[in-house]
Amino acid sequence: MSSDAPCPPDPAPAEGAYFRACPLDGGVFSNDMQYDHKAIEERWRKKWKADKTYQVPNDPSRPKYYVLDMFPYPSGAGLHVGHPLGYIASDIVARFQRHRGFNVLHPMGYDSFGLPAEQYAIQTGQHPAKTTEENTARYREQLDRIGFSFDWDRQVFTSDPAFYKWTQWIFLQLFDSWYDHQQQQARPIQELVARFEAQGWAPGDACALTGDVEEELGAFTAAEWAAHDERTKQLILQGFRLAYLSNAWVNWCPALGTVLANDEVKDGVSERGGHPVERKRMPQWSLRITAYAQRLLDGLDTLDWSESIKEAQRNWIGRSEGALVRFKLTDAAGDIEVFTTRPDTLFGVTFVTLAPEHELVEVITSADRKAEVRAYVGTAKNRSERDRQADVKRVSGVFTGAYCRHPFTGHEVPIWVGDYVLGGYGTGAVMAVPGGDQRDWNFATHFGLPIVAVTEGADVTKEADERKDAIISSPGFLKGLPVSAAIPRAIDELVKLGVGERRVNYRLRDAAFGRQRYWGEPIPIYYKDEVPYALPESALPLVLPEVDKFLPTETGEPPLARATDWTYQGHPLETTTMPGWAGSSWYFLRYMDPHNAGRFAAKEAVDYWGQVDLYVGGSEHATGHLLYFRFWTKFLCDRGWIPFDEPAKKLVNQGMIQGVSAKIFRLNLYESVLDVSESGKSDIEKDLGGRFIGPPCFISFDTLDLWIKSGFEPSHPMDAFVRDQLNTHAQKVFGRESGRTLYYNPNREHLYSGLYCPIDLLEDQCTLSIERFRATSADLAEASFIHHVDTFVVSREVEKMSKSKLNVVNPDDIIERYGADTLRLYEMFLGPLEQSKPWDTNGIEGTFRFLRKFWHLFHDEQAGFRVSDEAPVKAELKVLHATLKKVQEDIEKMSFNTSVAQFMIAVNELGALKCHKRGVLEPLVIALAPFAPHIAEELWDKLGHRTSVTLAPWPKWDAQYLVEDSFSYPISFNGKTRLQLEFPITLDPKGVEAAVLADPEVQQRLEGKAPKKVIVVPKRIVNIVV
RNA sequence: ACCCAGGUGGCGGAAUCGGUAGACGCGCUGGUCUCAAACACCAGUGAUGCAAAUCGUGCGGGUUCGAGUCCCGCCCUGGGUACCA
Repeated sequence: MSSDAPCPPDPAPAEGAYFRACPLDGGVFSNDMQYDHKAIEERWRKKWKADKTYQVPNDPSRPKYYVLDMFPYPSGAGLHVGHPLGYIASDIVARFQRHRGFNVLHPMGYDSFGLPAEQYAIQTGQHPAKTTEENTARYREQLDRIGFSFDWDRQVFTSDPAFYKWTQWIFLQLFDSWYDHQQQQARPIQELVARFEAQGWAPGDACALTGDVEEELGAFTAAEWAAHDERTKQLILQGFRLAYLSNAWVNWCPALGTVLANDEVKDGVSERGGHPVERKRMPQWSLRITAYAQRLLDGLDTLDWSESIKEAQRNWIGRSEGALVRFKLTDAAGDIEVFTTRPDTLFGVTFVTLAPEHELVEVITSADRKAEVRAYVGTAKNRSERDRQADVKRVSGVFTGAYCRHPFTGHEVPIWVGDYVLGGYGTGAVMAVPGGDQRDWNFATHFGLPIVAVTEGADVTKEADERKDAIISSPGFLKGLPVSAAIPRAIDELVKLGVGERRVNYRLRDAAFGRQRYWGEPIPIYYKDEVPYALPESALPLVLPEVDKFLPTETGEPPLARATDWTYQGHPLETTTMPGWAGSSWYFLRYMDPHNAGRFAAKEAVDYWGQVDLYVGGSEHATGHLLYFRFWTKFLCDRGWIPFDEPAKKLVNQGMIQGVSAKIFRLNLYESVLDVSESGKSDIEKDLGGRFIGPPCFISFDTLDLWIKSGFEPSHPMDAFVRDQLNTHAQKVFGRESGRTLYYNPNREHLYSGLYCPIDLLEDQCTLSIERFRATSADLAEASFIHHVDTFVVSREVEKMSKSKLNVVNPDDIIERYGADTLRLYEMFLGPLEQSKPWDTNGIEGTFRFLRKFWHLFHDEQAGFRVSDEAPVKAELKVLHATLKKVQEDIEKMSFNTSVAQFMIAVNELGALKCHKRGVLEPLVIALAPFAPHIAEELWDKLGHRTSVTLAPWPKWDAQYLVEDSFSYPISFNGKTRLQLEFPITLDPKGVEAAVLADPEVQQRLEGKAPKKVIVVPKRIVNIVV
């Protein structure tokens, strides 16, 4: 075929033919010569949908690859250009793996339960289900336009009863399980019951430790267990279940009748409304994630996740090794247990501090101190942990009047209460060693308690010695030992005396699982004799009931208590709902078999798809979602429901795309008080009275800058200019003859205010369209705009993209103008995926131009489609294979910005070579398809293929086309490059050295002197040391 | 305070292993085309300098024939976490 043979347009498409001649936009046919992104993209969107191009079968005969995106919460604001960043990246990988022969699962869904819809419902009465439906429809529309290869037949909604049936089912599995610490896995609760029936239970039972039951539950024998009534048995089992009702500390807001999250509380009052918040214990559903602490920690080593995420999880789990030490009470039975990482400093203990929440506080406080202690505890425990940490300098505490005995010396040790000790960490009590711990030192110093040095060379009059490489100086058996040796020695002694033991402690706490909210999964539990029982599986899904209002009841019960007949067989149902992270903890399994009515996903489907191969999402989920996700996976694996115990092998965090907001400067004007015209330079600090409220006066950023720099010197032309403009403004707003005047305060803080200005009103980087800005509001009709040159300038600042900053860029607008392929390429081209970077729409022209150039390799302005079957020459093949190599390697390491750059290089070089050959262009179309699927399909079609380009095998690069005959060596002197010399690649280093030294220019630079040394690195560099 | 990222032209960013710093794109400058504009195309574009040349990857040291890259000590920005015993 010759180069000018165009592909004939199909006059009338046959059944199932492509939409080549499909009339668009009222009968206008697309022009083949021009890159018409709108026509092309619309055609392929329809075609893909009609053909179900991206439908993925569960086909065990083919190798699988699972690419997952963190699914979005469908907010009312819709998508901005930052949202699809990760989806585009994962879509490229998914499409690439498809070309390489994998059966690729790449699904999308919605995390559709959540607070915003509920807030909106409270304000408007609109049912959250309705808002959610509207929002997801909008998301879907936006996502569809970007050309993702999602299999939409697999989409899931966490708020769909068919989905949350299985969220509830997993909850019931958790409720039905306990954690066997010897086998290190979750087991059916029936096994524990059998164990109790056979051998009873003792608090030391290593198999059934739960971390908190031991303290509350005494030992019992098999006979005692058998004698317990049903209710008692159930209450005991609560202490072991993985989903259990606990008495947890919560932020209770009586005025709002609800529990608040930590970040909804500021300075002890609710963020919204400013109502007082108290910390109180309430029955709360919790999940025993702490049982998995060690496995969650160990599992990290097997994962290909970013080091920063793994480190965040390690810190969150917070494993520390140390000892549990018991201090016997002197005036009462029992003891105080403390956890310490430094048992070697035990001889330095001068007091013990309890958290205000500690149960023993009330018990041990001496009669004469009760009032004071109660008062202190009352205020201290209501400070949130966040507040307690906020002011580190403020030391507070109170003496209980009680004492305990030092386990080694037998001395009496006073017991204090201090809010620097947290109820939720360790045992809620610390042994205070002011000589070795700075916080204890601060406390001791504040209250005049004794401070004893525990280490050699410490000066405890100034600060505590926290060195971990010190030598212990305390008299006794630890004296002279380094810390590392003293720790095990101290633990041995504690064990020998029976007053302590080695203990590993975790910062991780059990996860609160109940929410006093409406828009979440109902917890499938009912109460009989106030004891919780699981709903039978047949009663699932327990569907969210209708309520009259989405608010708590007057008595402070959650919204579900408003439902009529919220009961199961006459027994009341649980009224709290699950938290936002419930559905997202297992959704990846549902995509495997989304319509299964009998199981969360068929066993075959789970066996086939297995772990997620690539998971893409934001790093803000480091310690929330990503930890629960792993926890549920481990649990489901333990109970045999799935065959793997980590959900995602590889995790990549995409960075944030920031917005560049624009600020316009409004002069703050006053109608009275000050006559600046006389003094010229006034440095009045106080704000002035008589602030002028009326048509605003804006000033261009550059004018403002120059004006300030003029020093408001009346003789300065800029000052004169601005004053003149202000006079004009005054006349405009007051009328010419009014005699009223406007003043300003030259103090910079008062002179102007910077206001966010919608970025779509800008003409370029920083020029405002005054006309369009004026049109945005009636208040601006009379506004004045002061600018000393033609343009009116605003300031720009890189910030988070958000509605309130008016800097949101909508992908729909970009697609309308440039097309989805350009958007996709540009998002990738902006920079490394994992890095945060600002969005600048101006740069998009570059990627658009690239696609147009790519298109023109296939088309001639006059002759139309012009791809020839001529054999490619060496130079063309070199461009092709260099590109295939670079692009493939870059996709594999998810460096998409550099692969886009390589495509640009290829197009530039092929353009220069005037290459229009099929042998080069066809493989390039396949390689570009993952990035720009619409244009690739169109060109693939024009190349004469009748099946989708997505089915084409990935073109392999071949090293033979990349070999060079010669290399141009940079010749440097003492590391500084001076000239280039070209030598055959076959020339060995000795030959290169000789040839370099023989070169006249090198000789000239050497000035006849012999070089000290010549370094030749083949195919890299020659360095001459003189 | 600690942990994790990061700091390279006017801007976004390149630079496998320690080997030509600034690929690619934006922007800017000049030119061609055009009645003109837009588009497109061509050339140039780190700084200083007429040039030769010198300087240049946050700062200060070091290792090396050679450092954006490795080592030591700082500074700054972004994110996360915490009176964690």
